[in-house]
Amino acid sequence: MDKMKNEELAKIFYAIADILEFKNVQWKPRAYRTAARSIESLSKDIEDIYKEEGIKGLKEISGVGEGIAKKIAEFLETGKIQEYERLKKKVPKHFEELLKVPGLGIKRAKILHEKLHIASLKDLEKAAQEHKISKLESFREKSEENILKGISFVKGSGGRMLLGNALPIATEIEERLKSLKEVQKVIVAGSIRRRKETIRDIDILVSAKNAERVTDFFTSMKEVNRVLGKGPTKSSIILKNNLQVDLRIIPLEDYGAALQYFTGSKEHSVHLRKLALKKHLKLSEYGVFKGKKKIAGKNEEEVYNALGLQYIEPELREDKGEIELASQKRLPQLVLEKDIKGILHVHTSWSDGINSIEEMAETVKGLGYQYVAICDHGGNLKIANSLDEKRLLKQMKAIDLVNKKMKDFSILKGSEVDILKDGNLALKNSVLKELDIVIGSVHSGFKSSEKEMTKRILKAFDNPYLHVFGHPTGRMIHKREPYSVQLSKVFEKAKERNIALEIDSYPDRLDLSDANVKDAVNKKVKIAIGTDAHAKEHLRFFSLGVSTARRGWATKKDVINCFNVNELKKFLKR
DNA sequence: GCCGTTTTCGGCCCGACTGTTTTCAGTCG
Repeated sequence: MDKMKNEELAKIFYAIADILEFKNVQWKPRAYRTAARSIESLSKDIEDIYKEEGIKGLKEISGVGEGIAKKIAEFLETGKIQEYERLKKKVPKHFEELLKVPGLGIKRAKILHEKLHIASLKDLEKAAQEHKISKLESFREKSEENILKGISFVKGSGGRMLLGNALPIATEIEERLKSLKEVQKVIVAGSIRRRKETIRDIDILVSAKNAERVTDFFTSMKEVNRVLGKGPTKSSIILKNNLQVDLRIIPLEDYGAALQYFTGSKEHSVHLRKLALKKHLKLSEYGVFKGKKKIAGKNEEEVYNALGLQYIEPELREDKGEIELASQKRLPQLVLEKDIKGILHVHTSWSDGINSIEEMAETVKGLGYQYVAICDHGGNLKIANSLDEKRLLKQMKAIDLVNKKMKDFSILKGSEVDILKDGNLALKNSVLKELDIVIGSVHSGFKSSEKEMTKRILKAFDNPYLHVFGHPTGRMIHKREPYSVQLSKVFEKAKERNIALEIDSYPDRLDLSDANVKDAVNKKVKIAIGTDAHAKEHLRFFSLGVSTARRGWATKKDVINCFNVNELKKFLKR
């Protein structure tokens, strides 16, 4: 939970930007958003910067000047920003809910508020259902339809949090509990242990000599907003960020059975229990029992073995066929983080990233990898500061220079080039062929028909220099539905053309998704795990991509990152 | 509100897409 203040401040500045835009203030919203973005991707705790270097240090953050620096200081000193408190009163209380509806921005939300007094998602839904919105100027049936779709989409996220956001919090609490001398064992169970892309709450299992001390510690952590319950075996809290955390105290001798039970999934556990009954056994969170005799429970291996099964990795426990395979001892050997030799799809300050080529390369090397592929945006996406042919050639020379300096490490020259609406790539082949790795991605025209989108992508696959198809469905979790595309055709052609499909590891992308990966791997399509890192700190997202690969049953041989640099270059050579 | 080898004042990535319009505004990235 370090750098929590960075996040809080970024959120406040984004909110200030929205309010100012609501009030038709020019330019300031942009300034606040720039600052917010830069605070978000700061590698240091902003509190430390302020403590060590004061206002002057804050002003060195790009996008932060006199005014915003003072507001940061005010927040760190008092916990509040007066200006923000004042501004908040100028907009309807739940206004920010409206902005979460895709396609609804500040201007149109404002019209809805002024004309129909809509101030919350609930009001909005009601007005749309009663067809009041389509009667407004500049809104028609289509807008109303889209708003209703948007509302159900927002609701669909139903309080679930991204794994990438929850994981650091869970790990932090786990570490704190581990440091208590009474604690013998701690593990985060539940959907986090299964590495599901979104999670509802955090489940932590603990064995301890003194349960009360642990429970007291847990319920009085500084981030706790509310204690829902506190007992000898179970306590529940709600953190200030609204995330629920459950702590369960488990006897050491039942640990495996409890861990199995609290890891789930529910479907997996139900299937296991049925299987146990068939073998005249009983499985519960206290162990595997034959009559009254406990025959397993201390660890998970024991539990699975007692049921006649191979140990099943948490990422597979969704009742998607893993139990059947485990009974035949035929489970796949899932790819491990240590199998990964290099990192793909990294952005730098040449396009829309924060860090230089050298900084990214040094960081990746420091993490123990053999290579990194620099893939800045290539083409016409002006917002992303895309590289055209000329700048890309320049960047390639810059990479050569850094490469010469690095020992036992390679920087691959790459690009994340736009796949244009007509299926062509946005950069000339004469330049693409000079690159080591070319990722093609769709960044526009998300609403095309399935037929058009599929045609567009398949056409791109004909380009002889394309190696990887980036974030193949374009979905953003809780923000944007995947575009319509016939994935089976995409997989088929990817296999035929030997194009790898990406798992974009960014927390709200994880695209391909676990289920899509499973389909792709089934069809023997290669997988490329990319970070899509736009800053050094984003490199940690890579492990989310690996988990997604594991949840998609991918093995070492399915993932091109498991090639060493020479094997990879050979694969990429056409 | 921020920023500066075009500027300490006057700019502020801008094009594609959508739904609405008949020449455009809002949204998105």
